Amino acid sequence: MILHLYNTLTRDISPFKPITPGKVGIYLCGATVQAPPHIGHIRSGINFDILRRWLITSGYEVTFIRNVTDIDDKILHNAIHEEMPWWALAQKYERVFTAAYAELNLLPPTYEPRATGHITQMIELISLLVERGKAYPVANGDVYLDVRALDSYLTLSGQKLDDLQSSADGEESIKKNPQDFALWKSAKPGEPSWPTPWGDGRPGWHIECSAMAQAYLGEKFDIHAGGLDLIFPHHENEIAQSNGAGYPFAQRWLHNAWVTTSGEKMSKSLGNTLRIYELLKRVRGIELRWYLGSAHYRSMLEYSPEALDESAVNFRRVESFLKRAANQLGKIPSSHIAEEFAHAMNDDLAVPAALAVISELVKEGNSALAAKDSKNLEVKSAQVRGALAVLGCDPWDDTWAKSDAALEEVVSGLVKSLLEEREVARARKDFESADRIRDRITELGLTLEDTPDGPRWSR
RNA sequence: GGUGGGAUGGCCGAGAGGCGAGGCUCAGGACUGCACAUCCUGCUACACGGGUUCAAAUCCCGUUCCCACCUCCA
Repeated sequence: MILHLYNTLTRDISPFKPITPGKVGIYLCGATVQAPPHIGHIRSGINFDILRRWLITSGYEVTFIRNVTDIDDKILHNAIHEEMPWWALAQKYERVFTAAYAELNLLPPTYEPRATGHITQMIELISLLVERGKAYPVANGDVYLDVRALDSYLTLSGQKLDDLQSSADGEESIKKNPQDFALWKSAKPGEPSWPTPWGDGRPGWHIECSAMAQAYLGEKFDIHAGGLDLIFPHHENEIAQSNGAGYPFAQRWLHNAWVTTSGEKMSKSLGNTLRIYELLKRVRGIELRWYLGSAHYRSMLEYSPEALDESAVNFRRVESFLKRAANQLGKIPSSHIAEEFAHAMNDDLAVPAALAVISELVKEGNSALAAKDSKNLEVKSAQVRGALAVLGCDPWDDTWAKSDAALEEVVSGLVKSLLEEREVARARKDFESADRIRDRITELGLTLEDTPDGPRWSR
């Protein structure tokens, strides 16, 4: 089975065929850097990081663009609130996002363009739209896209132009149609601006993605991804801008669903944001990533602390299997992709089904471990590790492994001497002393188990 | 009003006409000095009412409830 993916445009699952064989271009709408990330932002990043890793594992050469929108209304607003220049605020939060992405082992994008670095491309695109009669400047210096001049509009969200609730924005008088949206906004006092043929101003919300996608992926590319809420208006308007300029634009659209709490979407206005760094106090990064990646990307993920804890327990079972396998094999297992796992991933990235495959492999692997069947153990552990790598949760990945290797060695030595003492006690059937030593070790947060090969400890 | 997505066992969470996904919890068993870990067994669910079918969680009709989008949004 070859990779099948959903397409919001056609609302069905179909075989994925890249424009250029062996190569894939993906544009993911990244952050508007106006505030720290919450787990919803990161879930989106993780979902499409898994897509990217799976494509790479499948042999594709992937160009992955994730933009940074570093100029927009909210950034200007928050900059006043936080009493700093808008560009300082944008950079501050861009760094927080970058750190969070790195902490959760997202591969860095091939290129990560900023909106403010592509004003030239935006102006070129807007000029072309005006030339082609798809956009019009107005007296105050704004430039609007004329949605009724397009060959088609709202193909992605499946709505009808006349059914849209038109916003009461008071500016309607200067627009041809209430649904026309701003490509360019004229300069206001105290706000940043760039010179254009229509006067000084700054970009509208959607134009940056049309301009940057084209700059890095060309006029036609394979996949455009982002959150569900971007379907309308953001992606709809990107299509409008790029098609209006005569470019085919994205061939396939993928949208990830929400992280919700108590059945509701995480949103700033509701004030129930869950910040990454709060959750990292509760579980390790690799466990948070496992959790956020565990639901199907098009399904809502209902957040609760209990669900997060349960998921972490589930991950530790897999992880501890791999660690014990490495111990018995005397080396870290290599990575290999199991056929059933590939089948699940090829079915529109069916991660939940893939997790079921991992569970089975772990079960079989554990049995091989008990039976000292090294050959089988090697196969199963390689397949488990290969699966985890695709999910970005390989325990030996540098992101997670770097932490405290040096300290680990010291602790290991100390625990070892304690265990030797305990073995002496056990040998003379002094279980009271043996249990006392075990309790001490357990109290320190380590897990201890006696195996036929002697005691083993782990964190 | 328009558009889209949901409701699955104690809990989480897949599936989309027949063959009990998987995990967590709990109970029992094997192993163990005990415990942990591991393995085995058990806990037969699909919002409600009709219909189609040899067969429905899955298809059709209707109903209830929930959520999202309709120019701030991952």
